[in-house]
Amino acid sequence: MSLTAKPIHVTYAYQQIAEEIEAQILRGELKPGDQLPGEAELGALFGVTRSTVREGLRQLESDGLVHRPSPRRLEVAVPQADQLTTRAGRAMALMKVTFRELWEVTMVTEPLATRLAAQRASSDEIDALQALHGDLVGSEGEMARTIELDERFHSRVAEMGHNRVLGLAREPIALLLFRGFAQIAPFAPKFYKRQIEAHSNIIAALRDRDADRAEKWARMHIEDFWRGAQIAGLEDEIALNARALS
Amino acid sequence: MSLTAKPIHVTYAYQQIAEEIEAQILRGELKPGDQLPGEAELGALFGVTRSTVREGLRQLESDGLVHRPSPRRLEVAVPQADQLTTRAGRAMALMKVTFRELWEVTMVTEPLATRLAAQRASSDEIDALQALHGDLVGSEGEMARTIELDERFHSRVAEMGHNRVLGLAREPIALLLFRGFAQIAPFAPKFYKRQIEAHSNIIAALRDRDADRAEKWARMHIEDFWRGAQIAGLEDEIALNARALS
DNA sequence: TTATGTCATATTGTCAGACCATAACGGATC
DNA sequence: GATCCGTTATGGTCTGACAATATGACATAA
Repeated sequence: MSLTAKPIHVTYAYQQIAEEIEAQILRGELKPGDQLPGEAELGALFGVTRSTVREGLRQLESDGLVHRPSPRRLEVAVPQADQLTTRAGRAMALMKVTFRELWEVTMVTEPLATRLAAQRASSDEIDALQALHGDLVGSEGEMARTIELDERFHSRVAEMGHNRVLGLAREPIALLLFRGFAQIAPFAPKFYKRQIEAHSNIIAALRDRDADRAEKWARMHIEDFWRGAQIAGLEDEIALNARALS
Repeated sequence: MSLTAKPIHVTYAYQQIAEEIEAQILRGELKPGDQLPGEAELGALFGVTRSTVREGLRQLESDGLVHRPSPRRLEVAVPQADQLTTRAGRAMALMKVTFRELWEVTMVTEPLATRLAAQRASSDEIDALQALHGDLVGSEGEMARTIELDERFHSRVAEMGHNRVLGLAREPIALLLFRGFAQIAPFAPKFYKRQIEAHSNIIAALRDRDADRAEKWARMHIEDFWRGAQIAGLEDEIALNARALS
């Protein structure tokens, strides 16, 4: 009756090649920066044609495990954060996640990021953040630029928390969420000013190394965003049409 | 002097194909489930050889934008969560993230997940969780199984929060962190029992729809994990050798 | 009618070999 | 040592081909 079907899965040559190389990378036998042999040689090593090798390589490339600094040079890479961000962002867009989902998570990530930043940021980093904030202040009216700078402000804060896991996790989410600003601004004219104010207070708290206060302001900032979203009626709207991802 | 260098980037034929198809998917012109033409036909459409098409397709495949339910059928897919989990997990492993980084994030994600679950889980879902917990209780001594069940317990709770963004973000992190259990257990014999206790309390809180209590227990549970990690001296250890990722 | 079996066809995975542009390397020159 | 230059080999692309097999149409059996 209950026959446990375990679907057999054929593994094609090009997959095996990709897997084999991947395994060697994960096992540490190939370290980031190492250069791989040419396609012809790889073909000889695995006993397959160059075309087959190439298909495998294409896969590894788009996995971010290898990359080509120049067409002739194929080396092992450590996956770049922005690649993952793109993938995750695309996935969330295609899944049609709602602003509520994004916001709920952001509501914990940004305060955490800000708290960590207060504990760990160097004064140089804080200065740089301040400069960025200056640009943001000067961008009133230019929606696209405002959004970009806001995104960068929050990313920067997260970086200053020196937690790469948090950076990786929050980036795609923040990116999608903060883009909603464009839809909120028309409904909430005062929103821009409150944003500036919140950022200022965050910077001040960072300067004072006051983690609690920094966290609190971050939380209020994100809560504020939500109020804006509510006014604009975005709560259960889909975050954005996937095409908007560059 | 400050000439703004705009690095031209050649785009190869296979990339253009991948990009073009990707764009059509993101633009919604191709919807998940839609079937794509055969390789030969695609080649004709783009004015390019089949080999070239194939390389482009390999990339889209590993991006999760298209997939083959059967070798002959190529259709548009919505990226699967587990694919992203794998990529992110690999990336974090290769970045050599520490337990501290993982824990700091988990410290906010799991309580949130649990709180949301308390608000949104159906009783059926809670029953299923209870069953899973039962298995966990019965797995004492079998380290690998205990870890797997613990991971699944937390994933399940997250699912019950019905927030896909949170699910996506926390999964790879939790996966890496909870594996540390194997390194902790030998140092903290009572740890296993406390884990069981915490899970029980979480389930009870979920049943009562008591979001605060659920969240509190989740937080304590993760804090507890950290104490274990400290005893085992893992705080700034690298989470795990990448090879351990299946 | 529905289910099973048969068969032709089209498509995929893989291979072999070839072409051209150019990146990389080594040597020559300054 | 730095710059120029020519050779070479490698990557991107193409053509053409072959075997295995999934698919769909058709025929037959229950």
